[in-house]
Amino acid sequence: MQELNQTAHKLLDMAEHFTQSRGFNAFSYKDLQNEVGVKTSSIHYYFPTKQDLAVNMTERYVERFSHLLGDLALQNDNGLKRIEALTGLFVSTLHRNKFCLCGMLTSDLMGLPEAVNNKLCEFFDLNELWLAQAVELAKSQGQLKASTDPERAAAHILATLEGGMLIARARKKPEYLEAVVSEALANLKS
Amino acid sequence: MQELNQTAHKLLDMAEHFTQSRGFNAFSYKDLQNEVGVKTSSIHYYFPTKQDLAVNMTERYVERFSHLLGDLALQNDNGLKRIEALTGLFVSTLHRNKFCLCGMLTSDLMGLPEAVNNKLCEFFDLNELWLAQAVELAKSQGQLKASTDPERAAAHILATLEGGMLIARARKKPEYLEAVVSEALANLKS
DNA sequence: GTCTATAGGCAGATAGAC
DNA sequence: GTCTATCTGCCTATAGAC
Repeated sequence: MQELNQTAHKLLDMAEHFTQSRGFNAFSYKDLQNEVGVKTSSIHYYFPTKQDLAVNMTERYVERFSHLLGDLALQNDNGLKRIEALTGLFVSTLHRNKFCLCGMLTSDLMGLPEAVNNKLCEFFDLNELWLAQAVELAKSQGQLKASTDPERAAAHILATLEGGMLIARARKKPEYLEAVVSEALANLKS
Repeated sequence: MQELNQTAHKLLDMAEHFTQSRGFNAFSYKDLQNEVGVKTSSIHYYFPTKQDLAVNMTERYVERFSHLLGDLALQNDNGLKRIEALTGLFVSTLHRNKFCLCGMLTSDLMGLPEAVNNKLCEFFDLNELWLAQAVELAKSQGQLKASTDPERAAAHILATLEGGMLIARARKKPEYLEAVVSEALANLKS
């Protein structure tokens, strides 16, 4: 990740916003110009092609998300609460009519450079690892069955989160995500 | 759903293919022309706007999928096997480098008419209902815990399917979907 | 770094002949 | 129904002044 100045960050902020709400193929440099107030030619100065924009946006997002996961872990020494905190984050995204950036980009995978694909995998790996640690913790605290396999459970929870989010967004019912995750966790509880 | 002639069906077939592999915003009428061999102006004769194409494509897909679910139920009088059959269908889609059409369209939701959104909801409802019946059957056959709530379990399995599919596609690992669904089911087993 | 100006292409869409 | 021809506008991207 290079150092980016304030304008570049503003552009990436807006690109993220558009991607999470409409999809990466559904906004243009002109849309960014209109919202950020920087001419399209200047945007090309920072991100020569839209693919460069995609790569930089995804890199920054995953890095940010990684820090956020670290913070969430520090703030919750209770295993189950950690998972609920992550769920809450996804629910609040839905309330803003948005979807997971990496989930969204998965749709446009075929038209994006491999660097983006690699970052998406990194994102999912990151979340799985974090969830596995949370499950491990919850197990040690007697909240989840002793027979729970942390890696498998983590993969399962992450899939539930992404899928629940997708369906909840189509239905415009953020609560659906909460319900579906709580059902997944209920089956793991001791 | 109107009656469509053979050309219209071929166009929708190709539109489905493009949508499931690249996304709805990542192909044009020209792409359809190149693949189907019908000029773009003729495509506009069948589907005056691309939004009309989206509506017709989604309608036909959901109707087809509904029949397919009916067939799957008829072919499997074993509850768990039914769910595994549906999972197998999703896995085979992944092997063709495609994603669930309705999952894909959820990304482009904001740029599509409400008729499409309604059809997507219909699709998810349909699957949930079908899964709830399969869970009910599996329960009655002693395969799943007697305490299982069919509706909640169905919602949870569907979310796992969609999310698992999304992540498996990013990772190019169709097996991941199988693993994650089998983990979800394992926790429901008696 | 940011701008004006503009290239070159492709998008979705229409008119009208056959 | 399918075609040729064409419109209009937007898209990504570049050149070059300030």
